[in-house]
Amino acid sequence: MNRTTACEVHRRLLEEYPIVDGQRHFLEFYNPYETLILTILSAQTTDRAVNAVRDALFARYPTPEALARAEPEEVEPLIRTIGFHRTKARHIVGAARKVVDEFGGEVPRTMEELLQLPGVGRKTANIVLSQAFDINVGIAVDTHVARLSKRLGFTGSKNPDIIERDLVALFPEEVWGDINYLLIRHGRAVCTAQNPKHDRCVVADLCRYYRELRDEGK
DNA sequence: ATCCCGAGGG
DNA sequence: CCCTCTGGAT
Repeated sequence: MNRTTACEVHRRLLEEYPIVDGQRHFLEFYNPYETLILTILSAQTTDRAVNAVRDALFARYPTPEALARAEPEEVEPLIRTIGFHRTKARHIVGAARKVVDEFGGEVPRTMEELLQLPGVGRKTANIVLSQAFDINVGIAVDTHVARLSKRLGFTGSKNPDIIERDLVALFPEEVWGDINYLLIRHGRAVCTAQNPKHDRCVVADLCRYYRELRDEGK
């Protein structure tokens, strides 16, 4: 895929899923603290499951200071339904404590600092930087981004590191955050893993996967 | 059965 | 490199 076509994909998806007030939030994030916690919780889980526990969690722990004072054992039952709840309870409490103790109660704004927080790896850090601060140091390749990148023809690889390299080379830096958001958004709604909805896809005519399906007479 | 915005530890 | 952590939706 060339840059011109990639740019057209970006334009059409942006029209389909408008970004209001610069908010690329498909979970209903409100601030850096909530973005950090919800992104940690989102690992290997659906946004629906995370949204289901969001209100109760932040009603009880509205700030990093409140969560830092909690014990993981008392946070666990609040997030029981999202999976990996024992590990994640430890992670978010540990992250809150580190934010309070070492970063003055503010969620850090650099990759290096974010990676020091428990439960935060490169993907989570990328997403927090992009969504909370509009700082785009790379492109977080989750399963949605990987699937759409392969189908549309942004990349030929299924290795996340190579996919990120291809995407970073294909798109100008100022739209990296957009691309992250838009591919995930489109992947959830239309370009699903099973039974993708080609008839509702605004980039079907640019899609390598769709073209191959038609060439095979399907 | 498979998948979901992975990270940490061996 | 591997394995474990975990529940809900489809």
